[in-house]
Amino acid sequence: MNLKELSELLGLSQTTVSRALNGYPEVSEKTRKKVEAAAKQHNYTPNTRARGLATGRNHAVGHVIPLSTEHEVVNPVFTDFIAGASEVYSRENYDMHLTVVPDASESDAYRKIAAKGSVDGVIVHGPKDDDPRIKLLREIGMPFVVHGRSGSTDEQQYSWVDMNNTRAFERATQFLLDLGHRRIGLLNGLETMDFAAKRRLGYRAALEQAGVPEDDALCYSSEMTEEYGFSATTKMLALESPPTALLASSIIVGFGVRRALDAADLKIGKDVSLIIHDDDLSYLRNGNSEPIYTATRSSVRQAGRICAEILMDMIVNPNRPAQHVLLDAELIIGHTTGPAPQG
Amino acid sequence: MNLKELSELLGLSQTTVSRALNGYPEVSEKTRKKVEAAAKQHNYTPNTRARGLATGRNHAVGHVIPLSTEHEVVNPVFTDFIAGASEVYSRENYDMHLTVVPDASESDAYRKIAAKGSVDGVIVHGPKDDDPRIKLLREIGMPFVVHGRSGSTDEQQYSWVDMNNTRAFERATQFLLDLGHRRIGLLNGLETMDFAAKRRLGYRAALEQAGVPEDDALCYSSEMTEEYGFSATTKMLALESPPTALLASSIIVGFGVRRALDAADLKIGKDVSLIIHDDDLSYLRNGNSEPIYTATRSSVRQAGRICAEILMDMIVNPNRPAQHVLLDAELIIGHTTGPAPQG
DNA sequence: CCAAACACCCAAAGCGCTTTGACACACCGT
DNA sequence: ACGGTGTGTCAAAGCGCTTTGGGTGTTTGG
Repeated sequence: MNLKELSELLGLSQTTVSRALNGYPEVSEKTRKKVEAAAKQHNYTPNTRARGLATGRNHAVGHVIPLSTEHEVVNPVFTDFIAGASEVYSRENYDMHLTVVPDASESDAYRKIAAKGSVDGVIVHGPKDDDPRIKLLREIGMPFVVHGRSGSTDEQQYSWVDMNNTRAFERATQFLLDLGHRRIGLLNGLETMDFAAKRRLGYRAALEQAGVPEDDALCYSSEMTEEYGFSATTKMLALESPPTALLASSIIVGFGVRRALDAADLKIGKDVSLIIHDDDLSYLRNGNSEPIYTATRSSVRQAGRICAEILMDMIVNPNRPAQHVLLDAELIIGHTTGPAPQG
Repeated sequence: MNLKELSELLGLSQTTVSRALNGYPEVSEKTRKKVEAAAKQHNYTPNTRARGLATGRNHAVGHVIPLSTEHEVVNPVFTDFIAGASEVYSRENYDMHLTVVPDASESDAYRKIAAKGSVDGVIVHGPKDDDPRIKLLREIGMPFVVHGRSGSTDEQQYSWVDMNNTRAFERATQFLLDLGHRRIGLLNGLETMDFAAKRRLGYRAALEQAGVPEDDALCYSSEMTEEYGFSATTKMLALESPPTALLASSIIVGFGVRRALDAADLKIGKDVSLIIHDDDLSYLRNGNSEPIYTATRSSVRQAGRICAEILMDMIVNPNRPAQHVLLDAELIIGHTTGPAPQG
């Protein structure tokens, strides 16, 4: 069923039917009702392509998700981010396009997306320090919002939604220091990523403030897998003076830490304390009523919602100034932290 | 840069430029080269909407991913499935559209997608027994392939890519029986889902063949979260005669099992054996060189690739008969299984 | 009672592309 | 010299929609 058929069926012109459906005031309530009823009955929905061509607007946004070429890994936070974003897209009747690209060629990917002209805006995932994509997108003039920030790039120049990574890891480290821990291991994400770099900064700041020297043997940086949590922990436990506390960048890494402690017959929360960062993923909840792991928590799904909302707004309202949202993580106390063992 | 501008720039007609770019034989090699060079130089890519309108083909496929309304959960296997599918989409220059819908309204979602006409085919995720969507899609005449199968619906009638869930869980159960286990707990996924129903069947078949009665107190079915693994295991351990082995439907559930055993001071692989199903997710690898958990393994990423390939084929080649791929899971031996403890 | 105002509705143009049907031009053999 | 055969190119139609710029009838104010 297309517009022409529907209008013939109603004995009206295409113009009138289109206007009725799009809420223009020039059409009487009576005909509008009639048209809407017929549209529903015949399951008419305007053809996206045609509408896009005519209006120049697509009612669609793109997500470009980077696939780590090195590790062939795609971050599980995307599912929840996307679930959050989808909520607002479906409310606003927008479509979502997904492109997975090996990060090397990402700039090209954006350029191509722009040229194809099938989306009204994009969300940028996984920004690095001084990320070229944000320059590129501004150049092209495509609305975009970044999930996270891009280190040295001027933050006022683009819209972003980020979690306060520095603050979160500073607080977590401080918390461990307050419990008497002095040897605190960091199982960070890839520090080429902005979020991980910022977490490192927070960790460092807290140590410095407490006058505890940073020890490279306690600082790891990698793709955040379970295996990584296991192997990094195992290595640290083998040190002459092993850590009494660990800071892990995700719950999955935390699972690996648990397994390593388990294997070493160390009791978590007693022999070794652990704080994770908890993205509050639906499939990887950190406990239901009561938290399992002590954690810095910030919902990535919520971030997805906010990103999408800002993007929608930018599309409708192109010359509004850039918007910035900095979400604060909460520190929640679970069963994996305790005072530093005496020794 | 659009076709008109490019053709004017070259002093050629739009027809010729279009034909040159689309590989038609009516244009000389010399002009083709010239046109292609200019297109590259000016970063010209045909506008998707316009091309779609003109050809009736979109070079796009849709994924409708169900969001469990009850649990507000979206399955992490999607990231890897999508990563796999994307490989073939980007190779074939197809776009991918994503729609997340609460499962209640899913039928509507498909109908709407069809009416909007922006994709050439769809992939159906998370089929249930006698799933109405497959009837609907056949009715509409939209090419589709199902990831999984839909129980009682005639399997010849539609294309699908599935893992042999029954066989996998039958083998796993058998393996545990062979090790002497008689009390084997099952931590299944939601048995309204076809994959989980089939796994239950396999479990049952193996028990039956060994003459071991099935015990409802050892069979759980739920959304596959870590918390579920923990709580179900904890409950089972409190039984008068607790299980000596467990079968968990995903690695995440397995993490929860580990935590519960840990809390009960039971050694995994010694006091209690565990086999998981391993979807071989990139972020949740079951060990690198050596498997951690004993598992039935089948790569969901590979399934994504195959689904996408079949769908592409169906789009190009609409009246080829339905295709079916049944992937066999391999049973890999890790460190979480051992002989049943005497007692 | 007439002009102005209003409420509804319509025909046609245009979005950027592909594709049909035709045309111009060379080149060949006879 | 002339029809025939390719080869390379083009103008124009059409995909399904929105939107511009009228048009027609019906009220209303002076």
